[in-house]
Amino acid sequence: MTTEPQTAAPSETTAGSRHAVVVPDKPALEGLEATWSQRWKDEDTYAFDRTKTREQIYSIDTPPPTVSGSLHVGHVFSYTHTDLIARFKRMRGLEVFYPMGWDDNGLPTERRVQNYFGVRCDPTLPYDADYTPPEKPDAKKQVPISRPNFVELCERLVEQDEDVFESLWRTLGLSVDWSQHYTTIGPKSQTASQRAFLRNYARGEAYLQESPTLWDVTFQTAVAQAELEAREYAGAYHRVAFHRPDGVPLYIETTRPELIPAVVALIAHPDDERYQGLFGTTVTSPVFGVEVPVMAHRLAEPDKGAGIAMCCTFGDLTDVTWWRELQLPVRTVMGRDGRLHRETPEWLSAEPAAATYAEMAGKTPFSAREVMVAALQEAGDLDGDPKPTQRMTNFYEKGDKPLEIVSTRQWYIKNGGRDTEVRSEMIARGGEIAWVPAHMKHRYDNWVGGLNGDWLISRQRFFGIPFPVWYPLSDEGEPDYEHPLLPRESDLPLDPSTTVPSGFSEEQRGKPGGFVGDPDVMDTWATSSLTPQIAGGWESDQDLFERVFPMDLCTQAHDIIRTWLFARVVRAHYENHAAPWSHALISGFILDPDRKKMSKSKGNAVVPTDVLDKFGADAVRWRAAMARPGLDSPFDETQMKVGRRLAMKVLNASKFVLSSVGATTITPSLVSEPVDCAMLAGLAATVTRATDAFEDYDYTTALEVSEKFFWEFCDDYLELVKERAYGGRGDDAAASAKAALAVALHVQLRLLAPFLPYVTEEVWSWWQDGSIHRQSWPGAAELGSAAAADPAMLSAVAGALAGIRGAKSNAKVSMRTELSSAEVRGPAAALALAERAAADLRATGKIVGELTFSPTDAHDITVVAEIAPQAHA
RNA sequence: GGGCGUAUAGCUCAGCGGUAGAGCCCCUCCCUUACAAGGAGGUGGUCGGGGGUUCGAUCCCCUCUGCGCCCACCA
Repeated sequence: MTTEPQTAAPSETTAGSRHAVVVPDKPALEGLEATWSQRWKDEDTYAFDRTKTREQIYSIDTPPPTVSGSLHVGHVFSYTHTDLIARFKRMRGLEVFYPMGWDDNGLPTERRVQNYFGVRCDPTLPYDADYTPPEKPDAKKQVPISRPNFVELCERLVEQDEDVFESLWRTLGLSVDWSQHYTTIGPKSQTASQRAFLRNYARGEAYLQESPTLWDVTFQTAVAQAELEAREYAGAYHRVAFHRPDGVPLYIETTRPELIPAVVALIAHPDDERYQGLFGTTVTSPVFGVEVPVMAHRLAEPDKGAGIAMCCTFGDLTDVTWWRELQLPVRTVMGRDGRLHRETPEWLSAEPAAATYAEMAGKTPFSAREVMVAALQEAGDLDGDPKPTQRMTNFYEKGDKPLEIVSTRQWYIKNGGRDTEVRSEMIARGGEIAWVPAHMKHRYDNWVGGLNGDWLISRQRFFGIPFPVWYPLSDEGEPDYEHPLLPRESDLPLDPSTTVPSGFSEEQRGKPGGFVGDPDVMDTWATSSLTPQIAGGWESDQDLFERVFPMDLCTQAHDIIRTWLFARVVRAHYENHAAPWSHALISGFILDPDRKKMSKSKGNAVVPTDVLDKFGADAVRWRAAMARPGLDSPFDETQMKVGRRLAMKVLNASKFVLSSVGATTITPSLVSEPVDCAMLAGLAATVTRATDAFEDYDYTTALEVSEKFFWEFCDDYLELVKERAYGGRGDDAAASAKAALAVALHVQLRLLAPFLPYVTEEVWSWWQDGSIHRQSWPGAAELGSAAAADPAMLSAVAGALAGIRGAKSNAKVSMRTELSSAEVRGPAAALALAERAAADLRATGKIVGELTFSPTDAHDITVVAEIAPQAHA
């Protein structure tokens, strides 16, 4: 083994191994993503071995991103968090089941297709096999096309989008097994969704019901509670007189006077003194003269408005409660298109009501309100001017008009919203999950506890998974919703609009005595609620399913606890009688520098490809790892530079270590010098701390301790042993240093591998066989007996070294300036440790004269040094 | 209004019963053959306010205030 300093040229040795050490001249970060992501793909580095048993497997349920949307760095960070755990668990010896899905089903895709191709779906049109979309899409004049044509375009576009997404995830270095991938519109998902639905129905967990439903008038579909968003909305209070039989006016206040034609009662609190005498009597509505009862209900709030409310069918969810509990009639005037019914309702058929209604018919709420206000003023039933107000109103999260409440027939899955027993079962399932951070469970409990209805899963849309259901038609042609016709599970997936129920023929479709397919599709969440089952091969690959389910980990951000997380608990509870995973790791948000949530619509989103190109995947991953679970974190580009510097440092320090070591063998037994032992002892403590933190899903601490050690290793230890490793103090001392360097690098690369998969793989390839990502996670035991030393020695020596550097820095001289003398002062115990490395300190500090150690009462180590006179030359 | 979180250096965050820490920023110095997209050294804080427990509180308890998120809030 040579003791001569290595040249800067690539060094090679075959000592002790088949693998030569080949260090590039100028290591660089550029190109590592392309090189290694391709290699991982070619070599199936992250392939899942399905022969392993459940105990040997670690399975992960990760959110299928909406491919028709756009990703920002927040998504990238959250997916990186999952990958950190995946890589750690894999190195810990577990076989990691880490599939990726794409959410391509549903409204976001429809909207993207409409804009991208300039088309819209008209289900009444026939299929055109030769259809080609317009060359120049015009978003304002969308071409109507048939539902099958529309679905074809959706499928075409999501395929493109999915390639882009996969490429991004590969660049980011996610260690996904891509052979396990799924899409939420794909046949596997269709089958699972339809099968699970049929079973829910068979067990009574899914049901069809006609009832008042939150309705988006733009998309003309029902919306679930979980998709609501309350927003500020401008309105005005109108003080309106109803009329008592004795002619005395009874004033109510309303922000929706256009719903006066739909009034069914006036309601006040049962204890409200002002209205005691009126309960049980009737009043007539202004303008229309419809007689309605005055009733009492606890939900009426005496200090709100006039203290007595107008109950319409339906203005808000309280109206629905009143209507249900007080058994009021239905007087609907609002249509599904968000306009008042064009036909005059029968309860308004008498004049003068009919004439006023005729003016409102077919109008939007806004226009109808103007008509109504004018009519009220004319009748003298509007007291004063409307008073403007800002109120919170429910919107569909993707919509821009307030939701209306429309009575429609919809499919529901029981989720505890109407049943306290089911609710407590769901809460109990939540309690079976280990939440990281623990307080995220409160959000779950809070949401489940506040449910006010079952889960509405049907949508009146086109690109989604159909309900596998037909309804028999009576002799009058009316569907019998009570007795749906169901397929066999073996016939799934199917579309009831193109397939025929058993015992019927296609000619009977839509005919009296025949059948009709359910026209609706399932909401996306009704499919993504089954991702553990879809990815895990439920009922399609039972052998796989038993090896991966229930899963070990679910990762996601906190905004979808109420939707995705809860929905999966509901499904697994019914279908598998289990929580779908044992752990839930919840990421925070990445905020913009003003601490506002990053989102495309706000225009403050940072595009991930930009930062990946600029800083490299390792740097972006480093930054992601610095965001602890559950904590929101403001995005600051300058922080990426720190990660990039670390990645670069790994390359350069490794290059230096390997060119010194020149061998591939790991022999801790050769480590004998005290400072080398102390360094390994410090590393052993670091390994233990990083491992413990990672096991607790605290990847940030795992990174921090490893990174801190690495920088000290570079700044202090490498500098300290540089001369000795080159042979400055003889072969044995050099051998100790080289062995310690090799061991330390071997361990540290693996500690950093989950965070910096590219540079660690690159360095690994310089001197070791195989992928670092298939190596075992380091343990303190592999550092040998040398690591039993006192790690305090290294910090004492580092303190002395810092003192020497400080002296030179204060004297404003170069670090390689020679010192004619140096006196190290400080606590006796620390000096005793530092003194054991006197020779290394002397070499590193270029101390040509006397080096002395003088114990003092001070807490810190300081150095008084004298610059050698000739050094200035 | 309910719930949860958070408040530490200009910024981003650790620490959480025993004399305040890191990185970034800033200042000074050094082109030392691993690294100038470097390296070394340094400046900088009565740990949100007020009470309490304790020999001792940034840390525990109470309370107030600010900020963030979720939920509720359409009369």
